[in-house]
Order: sequence, then C-alpha cells, then structure tokens
Amino acid sequence: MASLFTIGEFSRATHLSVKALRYYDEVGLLTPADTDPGSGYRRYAVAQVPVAQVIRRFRDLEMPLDRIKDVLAATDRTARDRVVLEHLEQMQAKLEETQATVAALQGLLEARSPGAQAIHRTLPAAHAVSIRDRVDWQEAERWLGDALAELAGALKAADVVRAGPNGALYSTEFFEYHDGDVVAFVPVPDPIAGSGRVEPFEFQACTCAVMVHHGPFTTLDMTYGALGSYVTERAIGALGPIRENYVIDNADDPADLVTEVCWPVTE
Amino acid sequence: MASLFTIGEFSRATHLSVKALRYYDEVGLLTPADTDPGSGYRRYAVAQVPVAQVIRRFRDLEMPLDRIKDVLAATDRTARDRVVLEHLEQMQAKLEETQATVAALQGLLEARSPGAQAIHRTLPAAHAVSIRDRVDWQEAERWLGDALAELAGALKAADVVRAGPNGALYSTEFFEYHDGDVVAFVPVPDPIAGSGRVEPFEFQACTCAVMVHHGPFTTLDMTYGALGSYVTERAIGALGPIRENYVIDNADDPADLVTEVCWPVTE
DNA sequence: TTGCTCCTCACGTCACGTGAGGTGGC
DNA sequence: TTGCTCCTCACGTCACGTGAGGTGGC
Repeated sequence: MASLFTIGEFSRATHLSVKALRYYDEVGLLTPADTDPGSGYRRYAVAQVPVAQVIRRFRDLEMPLDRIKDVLAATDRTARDRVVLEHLEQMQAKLEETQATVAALQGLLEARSPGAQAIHRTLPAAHAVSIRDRVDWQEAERWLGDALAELAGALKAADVVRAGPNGALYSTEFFEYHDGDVVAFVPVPDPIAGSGRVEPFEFQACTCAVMVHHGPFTTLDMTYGALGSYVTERAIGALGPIRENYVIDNADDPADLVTEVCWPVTE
Repeated sequence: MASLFTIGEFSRATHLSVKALRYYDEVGLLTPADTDPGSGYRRYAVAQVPVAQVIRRFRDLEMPLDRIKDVLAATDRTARDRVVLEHLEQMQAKLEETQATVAALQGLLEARSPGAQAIHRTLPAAHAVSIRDRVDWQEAERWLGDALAELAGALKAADVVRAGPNGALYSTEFFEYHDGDVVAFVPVPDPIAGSGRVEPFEFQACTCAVMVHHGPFTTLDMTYGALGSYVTERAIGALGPIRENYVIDNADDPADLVTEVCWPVTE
C-alpha cells in the first residue's frame, strides 16, 4: 500500500489542523497507520479518513476527546449509540438552560425586581426523611429532583403522610466550592426508619432570616442576593447550612412556584 | 458602612465560588470594595451583589470575561445592549450550527454515502474579480458570504456580466493551520479594474481532480475525504490552493446545492 | 541543491479547581 | 484560646495554538 497520506494531505482531506492531528496522535485518539522511526514522519491510511471525520464531527459538538475515544472503541452499535444519545441529551439540556438564562437576563438588566421582605422566623425542631450526598453544583438540580422523587416513593411505600413541603439543606462548602453536602428532605410527623439511601433526619431548632421567592428557580439568585444583603447589613449572619423550602414546586407555570430561602442568623 | 460581606458570605449571596471571586479580583473584573492591607481579607459591598449577579449570568451564557468587562464598562445603555445582542446572536448561530452537525452526524454514522466520481480537468486560465484576505477557520463561511456579496455588487456597479459561478481558493495554510489566505472570486469575460477590497485576478491554467458535491456545505467534508483519498491513492497530489466552485449556491433547499471541489494534481 | 514539509520541545491560552502551608479574627 | 475563615503561592486542567530551532524528502 503506497497510498498513505502525509499529515498535510490528511489535514486537507479531513479538515483537521496539523496541530490537532499531532495532538490526537499524542493522546492515542488517532494513531497514524505508520510513523517513520527515523524522521518521525506520520503517514495516514485512506481508511483513517472516515475515522477522522467522525472525530471532527463530534468535536464540533464539543464532545470531550475521552468520550470520543469511548465512541470509537465501542464495538457494538448499541453501546456506541448510547454514548452518542447521552451526549445529545446533554446538549439539549444545556440548550434549554441557555434559553432560560437569556430570559432571566432580560429581567436582570431591564428592571430591578422590587424585592421581597425578609422576616425572622425560628424554624422548630422536627422529624424528616432525607437523602444526603456530596453534590457538584452542575448536577444539583437533577440530583435534587431524583432525591425528592425517591423520598416521595419511600413515604408512599411506608404509608406515611408528609408534615410539610419538600426542602433541602445546602452546606457552605456547596456554595463556596461548588461541591459539598446537600440534604434533600421531607418533613414527617413522627420519627421513621430509613432504608437504603433514605435516612431519618432530626432538625435542630434554628433561627433564620426567611425570604419568599415567587417564580422560577432560575431567578432564585436574586432572592439570595437580597437576603444576603439583608443579613450582612445587620451583621447577624450565623453558621449553618442554608435551607430551601419548596412550598409550591409542581406548578404548571414556573411563575407560580414558591420557594422559601432560610439563612441562619443569630438571636 | 459596616455592611460589608466577607468573601464567604458574598459567595453564598451571589452563587459565585470563592475561587471565582478571587480570580475576578485578580483580573480586575470585580474588585472588592475594600481589601485589608495587612491580612489581604476581601470585603464586598452590598451594591456589588447585582454586579456579581450580572457577571454570573453572562458566564452561564459562556461569555468571555473580557467581553463581560466591556458590558460592565459600557456607560450608555445603547452600547451595552449592542454587546449583549451581539453575543446572543453568536449563541444563536452556534445553536443552528449544532443542529446541522447533529443532522450530518446521523448520515456519517448510519450509511456510507455512495461517493461521487473524480474526474480530471484542466481549468483554463481566466480573468476574475476577487477579494483576498487572511481568514480564520471559524469565520470563513461568514467571510465568504460577505465577500461574494461585495463582488456581486461591484460587478453590478460596473455593469459587467459574470463569466461563471462564484468560487474561492483556499491556501494549504488555511487547512493546516486553520488560519490562512482565502480568495473569493467571480469569473469575468475581460480584465477589469479593482477598487477598494475588490481586485482583478488572473487564473493560471491548472490541472485538477474534480469532484462534484451535491447537498449542504455541512457535508462537504465527505467529498474532501473521498477526493483526498482518490488523489493520495494515485500519488498525484500537486502544490497549490484548493478551489471550490459554487455552481449552485442559492437554492431554497440545501439538498439542491452543487459545489465543485478542485484538488491540484500533476500532469 | 533549494526550499518546502515535517519534526520536537517549550510555553501560552482560558477560567478557574486543587491542594499545601500559613495567618487573621471572633 | 480554639478552630474556623481567609490568605497566597504553585500547579493542574482541556484541547489545542504559537513560535523557535532543526531535519528530512523530493
């Protein structure tokens, strides 16, 4: 087979830059069919053109090289399709996020929201069922949805009626490192046994500054800003996780959602 | 004003990580209202909360920090809105690109296209009007559209009738470094004077392997792969830019587009 | 033979994240 | 006083891009 491409020809045929091709060789993603031991010259086979094109297409979709490696390594079509589909779903999710962000941005730039009032409230000690995990910022929303669904299922299985709305506790590490403990919980009237991920949880009484957020979760940061400012202006911040109560979390229209944000304070 | 946030409190109030806040300070994007000269402790003002939130929103949209700096520095609303709008348009364009890529990917993974035939043709010497520029890969498509529109306008103004379809020459640097000379051109029957960016251009005769691509530009890489393989298998590659002739480039349905790819060969 | 192509370092980019090791503040 | 918060390096990440300086191949 004399029909080998030089790296330059292969670049023109595949629309991958020479630097990218050398890098793919280095990380073992696309090894040339032949490398001259003396000169180090890379030679690519005709059969590598379609492989290179698949790589380029996936890179256009911003798929990481490691994942592309998985796609290429998948021998059976089912496994490969699964990886591709998973990535496309992630793209789709990101897209929806982006659109929500754009919408929220308008509000942020156009008008200053009037801002809710903060009230002081002592959250009483209480029983709950909970799921606790170390959660990364990016996956928090999905994690919370899964956890609350699992808790709801556990309550139903145990034939227990909830004593309050869904909620979650967010550790300071979660905010400051974007990676830390989160507890999803559902209040219950009496102590209850856990099973699997689901564990009983006992709240301590805690004094908080509470602000009620009306609207979608994407604008929850506005309420955090207002509440944080309120606490800081009065220098009453205390230790402990921030609690969110999802008073209404299943409305058809996101504008109807109601969330309480509870920031621990002294006194 | 004792109402200053510590970096941790500010992180919780704005949902920016502590590391991100330190970095924004370092690059001068968000400088704390006060920094203790002795300890280096950062203190943030309440008024910085909305600024931080705007930054976070734009980062969610993947806007680079430098551009965010521009947005924040824009004193008048018009200038700021322009930057924001520009970014949103870029996001939109990227989105459409992504969707096209997904569609093209299906074809690449599912079925091997039958592949057109390559034919040898000697492109004769000819006259043309042209615009030449050093072009980056990312912006090539937009650049070409603009250049060809400008050339069409110049022909109309000079009352000259074209002698062939739109075309472009792509230097090897353009392919191999994703940054190099590109010439957009329109053939004309007789030599013509230039003006501004528009310059006369004389083609030398050139023997090429030519493959005709039917369909959208997003799948042009398939034809490049097939044509490059054809040339390499026969070891007939020659120096010189690759030429594309846009035989049909204004169809309503992208499937009806026709593009000739001309790869220089010996003899 | 010329000059064009290809090679390998070494370093830069962007927006942080990840520790290590140490100090300040309530 | 304790321990929690904050600090500053220094280095890592990801997928290449940007030269510098040198050699191979037609």
